[in-house]
Amino acid sequence: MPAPAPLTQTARIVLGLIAEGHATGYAIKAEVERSTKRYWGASIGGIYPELRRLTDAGLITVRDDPRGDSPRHNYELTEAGAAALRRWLTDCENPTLEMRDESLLRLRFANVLTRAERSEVLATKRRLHQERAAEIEAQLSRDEFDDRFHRLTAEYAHELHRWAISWCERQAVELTADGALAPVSEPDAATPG
Amino acid sequence: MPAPAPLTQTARIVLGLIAEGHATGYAIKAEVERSTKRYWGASIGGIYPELRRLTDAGLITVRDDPRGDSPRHNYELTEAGAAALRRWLTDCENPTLEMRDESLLRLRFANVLTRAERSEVLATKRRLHQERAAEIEAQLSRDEFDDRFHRLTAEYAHELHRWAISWCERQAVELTADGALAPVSEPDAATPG
DNA sequence: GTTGCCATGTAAATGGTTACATGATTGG
DNA sequence: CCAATCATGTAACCATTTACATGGCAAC
Repeated sequence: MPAPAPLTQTARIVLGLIAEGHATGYAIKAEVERSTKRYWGASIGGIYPELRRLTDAGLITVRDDPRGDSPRHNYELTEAGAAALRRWLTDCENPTLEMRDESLLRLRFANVLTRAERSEVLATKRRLHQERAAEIEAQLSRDEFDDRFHRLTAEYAHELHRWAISWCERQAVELTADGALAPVSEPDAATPG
Repeated sequence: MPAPAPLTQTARIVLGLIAEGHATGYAIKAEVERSTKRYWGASIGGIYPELRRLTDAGLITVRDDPRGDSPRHNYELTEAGAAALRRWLTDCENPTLEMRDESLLRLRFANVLTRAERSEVLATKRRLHQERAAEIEAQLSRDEFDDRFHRLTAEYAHELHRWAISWCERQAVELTADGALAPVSEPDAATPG
């Protein structure tokens, strides 16, 4: 048999969430929004076509389950689908690990800013992590995470944001110390025309 | 005048790196590979067209600076470019913060795995963070980061990976305790056909 | 009866990555 | 002379996002 094509990014999460019991495209999207988008996103426009592809590939099956007049499709893993999921979970040697952290990028270029602006960049970063942490805290306190590993990843994200907040606070102290003890020369930007 | 289009992702890093003195497309790409890709990626195929667009938009200027027969373009910020950079650095209210962490996604679905496999998923995640941390350590010990804020972001990434390593180690203990104290029922997957 | 949610799906546009294609310079 | 690095650029492909389009059902 031909080597099975590696699962696309969207296929990875669709397969996993179907295994968790999220049976419709809509439910998968809702679950992504509620929790996985923190570490693995997918958009509605990609999910429906992927469901079709996975069905054609024999990794999932559909059962029609209309609500009155409106169509509804319930998806389940086939044996091949369960095997593909397990293969990905166990055979993946170099998992993807990418970040798009605009607040860090801005901090990197902060040498063109004034001291006050630098502090603001840092404060914005801190606020962002606080918001994200608060969301997760609310979900945890509502006991939204039934599954052990599901909860574990939420706690990971929560602790990660808490760590980032404390990092920002430590750096804020250093930036302030700058002003008090060792004034740096202001960049051109400090004196606009 | 019309509201200036917000900078594309590639434009943000190109503008910032030109401000830092990376004058050619090649140099920008090299710097991305060496350091920024840890929090903000860009690919060579996107950089050259972006340099063209930014030139057309009047945010940067080119000076031809051939090396012998082969062409070389030196880019510099115009005043408008410096202003656009500053505007992005200071006006950005909701900075992008996205992650693609496949190791976390795998951990989330780990309930379909055996105990041994779960430990392996966690160990793979730990190894990944160790590799990334080691890279940054090597760069820091070689004193590769001249600029203060440039070094700061490298240290951020380094500490972040160290935090993740310690998280993995703590969880590994819990997973092991599972086996010793409170054996969980093995999933179907433990007894393949 | 109307608002909001459940539910499905498509089409166009965007944006980015990969591969390709080329060639000069530098150092061993 | 050969390999590595510097340097530029294009084209095809891919994947994802956004907007559009539709309509039933449930609750107030």
